[in-house]
Amino acid sequence: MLTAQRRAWILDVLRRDGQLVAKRLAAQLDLSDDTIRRDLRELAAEGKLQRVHGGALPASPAIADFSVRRHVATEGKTAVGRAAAALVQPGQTVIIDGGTTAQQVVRHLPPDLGATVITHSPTIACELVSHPSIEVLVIGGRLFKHSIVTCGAIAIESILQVSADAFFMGVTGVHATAGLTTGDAEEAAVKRALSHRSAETYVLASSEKIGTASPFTVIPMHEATAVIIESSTPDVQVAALRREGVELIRAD
Amino acid sequence: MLTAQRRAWILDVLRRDGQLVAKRLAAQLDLSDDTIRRDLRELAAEGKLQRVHGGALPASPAIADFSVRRHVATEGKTAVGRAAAALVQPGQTVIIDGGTTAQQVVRHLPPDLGATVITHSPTIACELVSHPSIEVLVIGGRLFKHSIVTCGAIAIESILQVSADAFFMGVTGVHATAGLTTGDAEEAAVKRALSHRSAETYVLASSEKIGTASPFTVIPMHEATAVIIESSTPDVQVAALRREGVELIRAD
DNA sequence: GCGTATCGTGCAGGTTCGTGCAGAAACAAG
DNA sequence: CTTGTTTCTGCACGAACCTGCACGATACGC
Repeated sequence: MLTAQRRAWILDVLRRDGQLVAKRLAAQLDLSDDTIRRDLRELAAEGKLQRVHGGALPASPAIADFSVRRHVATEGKTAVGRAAAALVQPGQTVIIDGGTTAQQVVRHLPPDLGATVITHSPTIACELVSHPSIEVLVIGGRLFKHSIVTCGAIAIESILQVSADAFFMGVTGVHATAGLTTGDAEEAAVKRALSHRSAETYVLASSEKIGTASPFTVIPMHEATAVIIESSTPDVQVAALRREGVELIRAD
Repeated sequence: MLTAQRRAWILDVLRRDGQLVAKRLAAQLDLSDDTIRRDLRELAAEGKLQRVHGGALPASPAIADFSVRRHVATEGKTAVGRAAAALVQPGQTVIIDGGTTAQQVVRHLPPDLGATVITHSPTIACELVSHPSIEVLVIGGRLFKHSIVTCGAIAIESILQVSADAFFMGVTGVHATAGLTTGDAEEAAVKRALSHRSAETYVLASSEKIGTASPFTVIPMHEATAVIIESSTPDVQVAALRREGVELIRAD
C-alpha cells in the first residue's frame, strides 16, 4: 500500500468514525506504531486532523462532536465489526450480510485487502467501492426495503450458485434455546441459504440482540461456527450461550 | 509497444484500479523502473495523474470524484432528471441506469408513485428505499467500481430475464454520428442489453456530454426513443442531432 | 549513402524518503 | 509518587528517486 493512500485512508476513517486510535490502526494495517504516529503528526501539521494523546480527532470540532456521539452510540457494533473483520484472511471469499453491524465489518477491513466479497446488500456494495483490491459480487433480487437487502426467488437462485469461506451474519435475536432469529420470513430464508453456502458462519451479535428472539428462525444456534459478542455482554447471557456449546468470540 | 500507447495504458490502469505501483508496472511491461518513473513524472507534469512515492494515484481520486460529482448535481442534470421522471407512468416497469444523472431521475419520481424499477446500480437501489410503493428489482453481478454498477456475465444473464416499458440510460458521450458511447466496454455491453430488454430507451444527456464521444459504442443514435437534453444546449448541437432524426425532449 | 539530430531507453551514482528500533521524555491514571 | 503507556528524537537500513551519461533506433538533410 502506498503511503499517500494510507494517509488518505486515515482521513477517511476519521471522517466516518469521528475518532481514531493510533495503536489499533497500526495493528490493522500491520505497520509499526511509529509509522502511524508519524502519519498523524504530519497530517496534524497540515491541519487535516487534530492530534490527541492515543490517536486523533477530526480537524473541525463541530463535526467531531456529532460523529463522536453517533460513534459512542454504536461502540459495541464497531467492536464486533472489528473483530469480525480480523477473521478475514487475504484471498478468501466471504459473504457479508446487510445491516449496520455488517457495515462496521466492511469499515474495518484493511484497505488493501485482496479478497472477494459477496453481498445481497446494496449498502454494503457501495461501501466496498473504496476497497480497490476487493472483488465485489452483488446478489440480485427483489429489494426488501426494511433491511435494504435483496430477497425472493431470484436472490435465492443466485445464492445457490456461489460458495464462500465465511458468512458474517446479522440477526435481530440471539437466544440460547430459540437460536438465531429475525423479523421477516423471506429474510430468514435468504440468510439461511447464505449460511448453507458458506463453510463458516459467524454471527454479529451486538449486546442488545442477545437473549432476545424474533418470530422467524434463521438457523439453530449450533449451526453457527461462532457468535461474536461485545466484551461488555452480561455474564448471565454469556453463560447461557456457553451452556449450548456455542463458540464465542469476544470483541474488545 | 509505443511510448504514447504505454502512457495511455498507464492512465487506463489507474482509472480502473485507482492506484498504481511503479515497480510492479515495470516488471509487468518488462521495462526498467526508470522508464516507468519517467512516464509517471511527465504524466504528473501534465496533470493527468498524481505522483506519490512508490507509484501514482488518479489526479482526482475516483471515489472523491464520484462523491463530489454526486454533491455537485448541476442544475442541468437536475432538469434532465425531472423531465425523465415525468415520463414514468403509474404501474409501469422501468429500468434506471447508474450514475449521477440517473440518481436525479429517482429523486424526482413522485414519492407515492406505484411502479416497478429495475436497476443494476446499488446506489440507485439505496435511493429508492424511500419510495414505499415502488417495487425494486436489483440486477446482480460483479461490481464495476468506477461507475458503481454491476457488470459481467451474471448481470447480462439476469438482464435477459426481465422486460421493461422504458430504460433511462446514462452515457458519457452523445454524438450525432458516433452515437451513444461510454468509457468501458463491459459497461457498454450491459447498457446495450438493458436497452434491448426495454420497449423505449430514453437517453439522459446533460449538456457536457453532447457532441462528445467515448471509446465504446452502446447503441447507435437511432435506436434511442428520445434524447433528453437541457434547454440550454447550444443550437449547433441540437441541430446536429435533429439532422440524424433523433427525437429530442427539452428539459426546463 | 552518410553524418547528424532527436528520442526513448537503461545504467551508475548520489540523494531523498519511508520505515522500524532504541532510548529518553511526556503524559494519564492509580 | 509510581507505574504503565504513549510520544518524540536520533539513528540505521533499504527502497525509491533524480541526474547525468551512454547506447541504439529512427528521422532528416546533405
